[in-house]
Amino acid sequence: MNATEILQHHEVKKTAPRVAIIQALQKGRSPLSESELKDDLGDFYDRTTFYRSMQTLAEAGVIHRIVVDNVLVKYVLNDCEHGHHHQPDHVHFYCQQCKSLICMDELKTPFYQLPSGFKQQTCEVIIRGLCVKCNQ
Amino acid sequence: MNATEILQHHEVKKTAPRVAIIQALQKGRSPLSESELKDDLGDFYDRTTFYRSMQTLAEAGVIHRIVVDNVLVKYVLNDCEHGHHHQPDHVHFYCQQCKSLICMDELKTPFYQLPSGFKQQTCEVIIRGLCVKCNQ
DNA sequence: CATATATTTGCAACAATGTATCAATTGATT
DNA sequence: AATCAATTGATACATTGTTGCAAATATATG
Repeated sequence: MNATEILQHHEVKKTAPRVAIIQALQKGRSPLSESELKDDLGDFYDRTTFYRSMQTLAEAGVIHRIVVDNVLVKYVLNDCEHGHHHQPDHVHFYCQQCKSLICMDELKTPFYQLPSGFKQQTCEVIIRGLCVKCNQ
Repeated sequence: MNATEILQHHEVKKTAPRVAIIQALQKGRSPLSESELKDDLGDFYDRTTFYRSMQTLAEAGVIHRIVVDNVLVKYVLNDCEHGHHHQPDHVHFYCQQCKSLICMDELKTPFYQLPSGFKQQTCEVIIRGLCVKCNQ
C-alpha cells in the first residue's frame, strides 16, 4: 500500500507533507522520532506543519504515537494491510542503551478489571531494558 | 515519616529544596507535575535545582517519576513505610478529562516472556480513560 | 565548635519540543 | 476552470529539560 492509497483509505486529504511523512515512515519500518524523520525529509517542511500532520494522521489512525520518555516521542505507521488497529494492543520494548523502540506484536496488552466507576479507553505498556544487540 | 527521616533513610543529603519538595509531595498525596509543585513551593527555588533534585530523589528511590504524555510528567513519593519498591510494580490510571493520575496499587504490572536475548529492566502500564468523577 | 572538602545550589545561557495566530497556498468538488 | 474549505508555512511564544560555573551549604574531622 503506497502513501496515496493509505491516505485515501483513511479519508485524509493527500498533501505533499503527509505523503513525505508516510514514505519516510515506510522506509524506516520502525518507530522514528521527529529528528530522525526530519533528517529523512530534509529541512523542507517546517515543524508546525510536521506536528499538525502527525496529529491529523494519528487521529485518522494512519500512524501511532508512542511516548517513551518525555522528550522522546516516536511515530510508527499502523499496519493497514491486516486491518486497522487504531488503538494498538501490543507491547512496546524500549532499549535503554541504543534508544530504539521495538513493537512486540506477539505480546498483547493485559486486561484489567478497574474499580467501578472508571472507564478505560486505552492501555499502554512499555517494557524497558536491553535489546538483543545491546544485551551482549 | 517526615522529610528528614526519608532523606536519612535513603542516604541522601538533607537540603532545603529536597525537604520542601518532599513536603509538597506529602501534602498532595497524588502524583504532581512540576507546575503543580511550583505553585506549592512558591517561586523560591529555580528550575535547575528542581530538576536536579528530582533526579537525585528518583535515583535514590525516594520518588517515582511517571511520564503520561510528553509535556506531562508527574512525580509521586514512594511509600517508604511498606518497604521501598523503587521499581514500581503497579498500574497508573490517567484521566483524559481532568488530567489527574491515579496509582492503581491493587493492579500489578504483568509479566511477559520476552523473546530470547532481550533483558527486561522495568515495565510500565498506563491506562487512559475517565476517572470516577469525570465518568458521569 | 571551627574548619576543610565535597556536594549542592542558583544563575545564565542554551536546546528541544510543542502551540497559537494568520495570511497565503493548495486540494477536492462542482 | 472556478470555488471554497482545508492545509501550509512563517513568526512568535510557552514549556520542558540540560550545561557550565561560581557561590553557598552540608557533613565529617580535628
